[in-house]
Amino acid sequence: MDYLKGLNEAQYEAVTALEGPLMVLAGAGSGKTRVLTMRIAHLITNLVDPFNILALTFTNKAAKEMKIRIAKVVGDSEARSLWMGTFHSVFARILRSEAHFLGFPSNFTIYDSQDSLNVIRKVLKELNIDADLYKPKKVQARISNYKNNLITVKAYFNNPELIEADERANMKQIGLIYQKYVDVCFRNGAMDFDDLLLKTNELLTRFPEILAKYQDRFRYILVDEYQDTNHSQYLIVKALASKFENICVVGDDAQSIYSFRGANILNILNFKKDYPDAKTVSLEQNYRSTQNIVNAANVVISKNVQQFKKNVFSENEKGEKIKVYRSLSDADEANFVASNIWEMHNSAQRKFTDFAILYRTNSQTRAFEDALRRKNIPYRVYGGLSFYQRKEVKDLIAYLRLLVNENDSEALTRIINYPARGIGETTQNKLIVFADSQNISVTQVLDNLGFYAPRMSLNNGILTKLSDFWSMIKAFQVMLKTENVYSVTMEVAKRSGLIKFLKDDQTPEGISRVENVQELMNSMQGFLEEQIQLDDGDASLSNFLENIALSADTQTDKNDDDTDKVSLMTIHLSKGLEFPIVHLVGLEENLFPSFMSSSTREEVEEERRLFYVALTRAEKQAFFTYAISRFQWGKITDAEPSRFLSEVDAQYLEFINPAIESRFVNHSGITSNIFDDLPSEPRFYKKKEEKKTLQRDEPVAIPQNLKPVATARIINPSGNSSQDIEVGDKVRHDRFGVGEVIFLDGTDAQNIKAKVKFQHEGMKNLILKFAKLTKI
DNA sequence: AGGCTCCGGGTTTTT
DNA sequence: CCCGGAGCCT
Repeated sequence: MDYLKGLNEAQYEAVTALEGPLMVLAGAGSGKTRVLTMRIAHLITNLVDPFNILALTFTNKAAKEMKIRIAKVVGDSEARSLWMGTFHSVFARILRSEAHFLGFPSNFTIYDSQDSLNVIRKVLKELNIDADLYKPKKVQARISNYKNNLITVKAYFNNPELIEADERANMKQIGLIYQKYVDVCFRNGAMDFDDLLLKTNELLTRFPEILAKYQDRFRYILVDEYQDTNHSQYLIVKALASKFENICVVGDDAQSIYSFRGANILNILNFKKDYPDAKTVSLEQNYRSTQNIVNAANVVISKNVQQFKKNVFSENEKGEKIKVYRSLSDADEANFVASNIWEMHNSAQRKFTDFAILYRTNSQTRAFEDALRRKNIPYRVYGGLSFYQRKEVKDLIAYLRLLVNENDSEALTRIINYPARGIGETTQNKLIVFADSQNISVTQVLDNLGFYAPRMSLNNGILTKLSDFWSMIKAFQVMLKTENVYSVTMEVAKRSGLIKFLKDDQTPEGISRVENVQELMNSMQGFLEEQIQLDDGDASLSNFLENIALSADTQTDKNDDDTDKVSLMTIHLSKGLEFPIVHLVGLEENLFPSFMSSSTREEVEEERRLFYVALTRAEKQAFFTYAISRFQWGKITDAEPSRFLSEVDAQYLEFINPAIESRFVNHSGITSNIFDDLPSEPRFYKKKEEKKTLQRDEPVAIPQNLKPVATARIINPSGNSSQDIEVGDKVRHDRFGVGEVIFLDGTDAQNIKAKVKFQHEGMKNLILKFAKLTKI
């Protein structure tokens, strides 16, 4: 039992206490994944059939990671027969085989958020409800919330409190929308993400024999990131575990970062109540990070009121202080990070894979991509707009979805006239109205077109088009019975006209769309090969679709994984990962913490936990950056440093902006690469002419947090000649005309910012390298 | 029918 | 900035 060696006392106990309920409180970097992995290995060594083990994770990334690690210990074949995956994927799989109990087809479609939003929009339209009052996103969030708390439509209407609450919120039609939404999904044979959990609950409560079957099957249950379970997930786990109570949950309340999607931190806080006999093990030694990093993270998280007492410590080297860089703009920030990585790569012999850039929102990626690309630093962006969410990919997938489940009207409307084949809106509306009037589905109408056509006032031309379209779909379906998914998809792409349509567009975007479709074909081929190799592989189209519906992270580029690249991702995605050197960027109020989550204490605490997660990803070194102005939402916005920065005790920090004077010393050295990066057009003045909300005589206030600069160097728009300007100088700007320099500020020469009061345009904040001012 | 442009609105995190 | 929708032109 080699694998037990090298575990500390607490870890050993967590790994070897196989029977009965167990809660492992695992601080960041305390070897949580290791414990889970070893525990599973230990179970198998102790002759538990892998078939009886269920391991649940939150993200595909975590599941994948753990699968690999377990396979290393117990071998591939053993690893393969245990059930491990995200809640959603595991229960989707169970629902497939039991769907008929719930009246769903086993080939039900899984709607992603986008699909479900589309359905909500349609429902609103159909019910004639003003989408301005009922913002689809808001409606969606509310419905999701109900589902995650097991409030079905029926339960909703039986609960006066809920109805009242919605009335008070001016949302009294929510119930109706909810009902209609559920109806449409049912008719379409579709489940959304929340349904996968809700319906599982329904299955387990309504059918005791099914519950018994899975209880017997999953004798040992492990749940990772238990602090992130929502009520629905909690109940499933509880139901499944109630027979044997061999349940091991692992989590860290300090890392609960998913309450926005219903995660309930009480699930972990109350574990002892649910299982009074439960053992608790705390893993407090952090093996990942330096003392400095662990201590800094601890100081910040201690500001949270709601938490377990824990003492996470590190016995690693003390380590360097966290370096803080204050930048002038998002571009400046990105350049700093890129240069920093480049430098450390060269001088400190760091591989690019040692670096991660972590940010709060996906929209922050672009600046970093630009900066890294310019320096030829290889990188990989995780998450973001999933490959499978791209329009051209979704279009092709819609065809495939329709083949598998022809009741999927979302898929049908998406492609019935795409590429254009003369079945326009008018015709589609006729079909829908007629189908509704006959109380049948559009699919049924299409199936019996000859029979219904006379009653629909469609001309012969349209009729032919409709029947051509539908026989094409039917032909694909027939093909699916004998041919593999890859060839069918190829045929679909060709015969539907999709490929040709995309290829006709020779713009760069068009070409990339074709490539994306090609990439989808590749990933399908990969899927096919993989499934064929497995003993119990399932190479069906339906399985393929399920896989992609439940995988947000796009692992499409498979030969990509072993190359040396910098990782870019949101903090949420980074959970569970570790990197020698972490850049945590965009540390500004309203960005992190997000302006959406700064109003209540609970919200800020979750943001703080997010900060904690981010910082504890770092092994050796962390960098914090923030910008004092940021190009956001189409314009430049001022920003203040994040409160979290000031919450980190200064003893752990080192501010590394060059002193103001020193930047003039090496001025010439820097200039060479500063202006190379200039966009040909100053991007933030585009199309800003009309909306003038300028206060012409705004009092001149010097921002308190800025350090004034005496002079700065500008480049004349005409050419390369440069001149110094200082406060009080009169300057001319291409668009804004003549003005007076009120204030100069900057930390490094490439990003001096100026406040200029223009005669007609009022006060403007300009970044000199973009503004192209002339001194007059 | 279909393609285009203009306009307005919304911008967090993931399954 | 990015999206989707409405309305206009072909």
